Amino acid sequence: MSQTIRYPEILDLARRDGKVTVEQLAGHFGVTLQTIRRDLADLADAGRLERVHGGAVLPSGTVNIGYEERRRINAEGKRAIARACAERIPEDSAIFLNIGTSTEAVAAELIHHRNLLVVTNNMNVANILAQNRECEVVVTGGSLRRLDGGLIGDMTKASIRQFKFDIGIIGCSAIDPDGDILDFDVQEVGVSQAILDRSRRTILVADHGKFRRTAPARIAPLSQIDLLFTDRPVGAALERQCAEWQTEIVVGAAEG
Amino acid sequence: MSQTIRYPEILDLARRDGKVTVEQLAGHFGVTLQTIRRDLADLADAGRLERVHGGAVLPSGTVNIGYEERRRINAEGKRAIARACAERIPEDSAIFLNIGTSTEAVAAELIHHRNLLVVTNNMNVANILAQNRECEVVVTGGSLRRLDGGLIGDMTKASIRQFKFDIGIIGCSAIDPDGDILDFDVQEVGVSQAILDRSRRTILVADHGKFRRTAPARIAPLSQIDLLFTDRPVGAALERQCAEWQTEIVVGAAEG
DNA sequence: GACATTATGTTCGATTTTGTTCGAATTGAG
DNA sequence: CTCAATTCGAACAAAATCGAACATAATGTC
Repeated sequence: MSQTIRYPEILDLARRDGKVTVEQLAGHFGVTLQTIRRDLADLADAGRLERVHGGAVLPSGTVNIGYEERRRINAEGKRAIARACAERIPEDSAIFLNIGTSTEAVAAELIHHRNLLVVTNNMNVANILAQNRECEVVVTGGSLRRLDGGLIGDMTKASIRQFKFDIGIIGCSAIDPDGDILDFDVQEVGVSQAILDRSRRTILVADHGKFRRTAPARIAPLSQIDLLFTDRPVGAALERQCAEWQTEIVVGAAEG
Repeated sequence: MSQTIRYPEILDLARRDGKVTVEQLAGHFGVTLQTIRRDLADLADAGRLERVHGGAVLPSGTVNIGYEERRRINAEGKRAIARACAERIPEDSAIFLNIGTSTEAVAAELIHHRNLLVVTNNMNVANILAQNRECEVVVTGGSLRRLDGGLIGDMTKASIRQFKFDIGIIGCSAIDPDGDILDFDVQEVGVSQAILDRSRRTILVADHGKFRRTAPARIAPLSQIDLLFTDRPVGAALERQCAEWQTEIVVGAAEG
């Protein structure tokens, strides 16, 4: 992409009005429609604007398409996991739910639990459990990550350290064959570790896709987990190791 | 689904009023009813709106009935106040927005401000400003109040004390004729006081209804406020006092 | 000044969006 | 329940917009 004197002004106009049209810009700068189209194409390529028919708008920010997509992936398996997990969560307990589509699924299954204290750093979880009147919801502080409504950073960790949970439920980005729990985001790793550290009982929710993926940051070994919920058998090797570590594996059954 | 320049504005209108009608939108954009129906169908497919006969509403789960009602009361006045207030907030500043429909209206008007750091204890404010990519959003910790998405309690106060804001913007439940700022909720009073304490410049947003009501808990005297935004003149007596306290009063004009 | 490079204008067929019409579905009143 | 009034969505035609290709002008380099 080359630079044009018009780019900054186009962005200014877009920010002012939320949108720009090809025609408006052509008139404004006294150039052809085609020239403006080229500008907008460049700006869209650079991710600064979002191209629409007739013009361009500010990038949609809020809901991340990728996230919605991710939520749809293996939604069935995630529900099965969440249902199994919710069954093991007694009423009258204090739990933590962190970021992730799987933990959100767990929240949805806790809608009818009574007298829970749920602490979360996930705005979506908070919104879901706001519907459960018999459940106190506490939100940790932190920087909002638009991507997925997660709250992260040092403030989050500090908030978590003020509690001691009966159960800490975390998700992850990937699980290594040797039993290491992995994540894409280093900041999130710190949060997950703080949760594990402050929980009497630890639960990991991870659908089978997580076992095929990999990620750069390490949260903890599976040996630190008391209960692993997933939707397909994890293979003999890992099962043996988990038995040794006293990590119970629960395979959720689809729709029951 | 293809993109249309109308989508963001439709969503804005929906968030502002809680609902949109096909006819209203067709008039607003100067297009056919059928075109709007296609837009709404797309937005509903994407899960951004929920289609109903005659229009569309915000997806269930995001709304709170009683609260939505309250938000509609004097929506015009609140918007006028918010617009005036947003104009006085410079870009590149660190601000706090607390609970209340008026502060939410301010958040909505800050959508196009750049390079803000906004700290809030209001989940709705966080959701609104998540749309502004050029704005960092930090959420304080605290207990979730279902009623209005507010985060309250000692955790909230502790979070706030970690900051120093350029501007602290608070709302209230009522304002006494003698200039005391009042609230219904004692816990919230503590939060508001913490905000005032940590702000270089303090703003109170309150529509005229607040001057006719009363409430049991006292946040602070108006003398601690630098700028009061409202939508109707407050009367000669209070004006004299405010002048003495160096509290500037700004009366927002409806629709400019 | 000659040449390469980049930005802009012009034309035109392809694509997308919008308007129009009409039968089916939904809603509210009696 | 029935009926009338809306509202809905499918289908097709009309209009607007798009992007590719090539010509032309501006700019920078040697």
